[in-house]
Amino acid sequence: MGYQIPRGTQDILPGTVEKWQFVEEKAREICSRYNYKEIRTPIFEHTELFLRSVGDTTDIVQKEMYTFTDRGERSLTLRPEGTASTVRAYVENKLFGLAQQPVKLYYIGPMFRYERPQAGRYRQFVQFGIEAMGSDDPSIDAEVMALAMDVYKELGLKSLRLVLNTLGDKDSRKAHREALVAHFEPRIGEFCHDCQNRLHTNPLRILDCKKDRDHELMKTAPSIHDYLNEESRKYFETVKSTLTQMGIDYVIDPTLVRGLDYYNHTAFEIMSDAEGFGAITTLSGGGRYNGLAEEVGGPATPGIGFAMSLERLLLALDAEGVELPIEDTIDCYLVTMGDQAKEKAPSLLYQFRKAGLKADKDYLDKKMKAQFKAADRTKAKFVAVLGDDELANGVISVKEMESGEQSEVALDQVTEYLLKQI
RNA sequence: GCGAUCGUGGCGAAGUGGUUAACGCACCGGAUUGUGGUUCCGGCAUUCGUGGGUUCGAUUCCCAUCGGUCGCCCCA
Repeated sequence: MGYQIPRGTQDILPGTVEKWQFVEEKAREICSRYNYKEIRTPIFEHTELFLRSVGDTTDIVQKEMYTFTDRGERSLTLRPEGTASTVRAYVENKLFGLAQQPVKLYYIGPMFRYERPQAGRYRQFVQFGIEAMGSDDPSIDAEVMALAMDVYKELGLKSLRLVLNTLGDKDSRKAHREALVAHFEPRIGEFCHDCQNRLHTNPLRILDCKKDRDHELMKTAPSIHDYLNEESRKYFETVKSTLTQMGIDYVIDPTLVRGLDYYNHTAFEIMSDAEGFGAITTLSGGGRYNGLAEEVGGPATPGIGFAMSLERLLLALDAEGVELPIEDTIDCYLVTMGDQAKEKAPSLLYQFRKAGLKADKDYLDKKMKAQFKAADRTKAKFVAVLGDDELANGVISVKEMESGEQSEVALDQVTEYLLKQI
C-alpha cells in the first residue's frame, strides 16, 4: 500500500486548501489594519533557545519537543511555538534599535509537538500569532486581544469567550508562589503525584489540577489577586477598562495559568463554546512576557503576543456551520469536436488565459458529452464549443451553462466576448 | 506517557470460519455517432490497514504492529 503520512500530520488537498488560504488572507488583512508586519523565522532553532524561553519544567520541553542532532553535532529542535523564535530574531537583528517602537510582528507557519493526536491536535500544526515588543502600555495588551477576536469574529464565529487573568509581575508572582507553597506543603501528601512534583517546580499549576480539584485546600488557596502589588494591580485594571471601553466582552478567571514559563501580567485564552469539539475548547492563547528578551540575551524589553491554531479555527468554523465565501468556478471550458478543432484548442485556450480568463479544456480525448460533464464539474460559467464546422466558418459557439443560452461568435472576437460576459 | 474504541473499493456502509465479498454515492461506457445537470441499461474490491499464528481453509478467531477517533495529561 506504499507509504503512510507520519502520525499526527495531514495533507491539505484542493477543496480544503482554499479554506486555509481564505483564513490566512483574513489574518494578514487584519494584521495590516493593526499595522503588524510579517516575520519569517526558521522552522528549527537551537534547542537551548526553547529550554531558556519556554521553560525546562514545562510539558512542552519535557516531553513534546522534536529534538535532533545535526551532522555538526548541534542540538536542534523543531519549533514548538513561535514566540521564542520571534524574540530571538528581535534581539539578534537588533530590532530594539529601530526608530519605530514598539515592533509589531506576526507569523503564520507550522509548529511541532510530539503528542498523542486527536481532533484539533496534531504533531505538525499551523499557528498564526503576533508579537508586540518594546512597549508595556496596557493599551497594547488590549490591542492584541482585540486583533485576535477580530480574526474569529470577521470569519463569522459567534460562540466565543475571552478569558482573562493576570499573573502579576516578578515580585507579585514570587510572593504568591511562596504563599502557595506554604499553603499546600503541610498536606501535599494528600495530592496526586503530579501535584507533589509541581509543589516546588511550578506550584501555580496545582490550582488547575483536574484530579485534586475538589480538595478543600483548593478553595482556600491564595489567589494571585491577593498578592498583586500596586503596580500590577493598576496595570490589570487599565487592561480591563480599556477592553470595556472598546466594547470587547471578557470574563476573569483567576485560575487561568498558561503552560509556558515566560508569561507575566496579562494572560488570556479565547475559548469556543460551540458543540463538536470534544475536549478541546481553547482556540488561542497569549499573554505578556516582559523579561523574555533579556532571558534570550537582549536588552530588557517588554513584550506581549498570542497565537492561534488554524486547525482549531477551521474546526470551530465547521462546528458553527460557517460557510466561507470561496470562489471555485472557472470562466470558460473549451469543448472541441474533430481533429482540426482539437489542434486549435491549445492556442485558443492560451489566448483566453493571457486575457485573464480562468479557462480549461479536456486532456483525455473525451467525447463531447463527457467534455460537458467535465465542464459542469469544474463549474464553468461558459462553455465554448469549437467543432471543425465552426472552425471552417471562423466562428465558435458560446453557451452560458446556467441559462443554457447559446450564441455564435466570431472566432477572433470570442475572448473579448467572454470578457464582456463575465 | 496511560485508558477505551475502530480500521472492508475513490467515499459511505453490510457481512460470514468455507465455492462468485451485499447495497448506496461517485466514476466509466451505452441508449442519445455535435451539447451538461433527469431517466434506463451495463461496467467498476483475485480483496477486507500491515505482519505473523491457529486451522484442511480466515476478511471473519488469536497476537503483534501501524493508523484514525475519544478520554486523561497538557496545550494551539
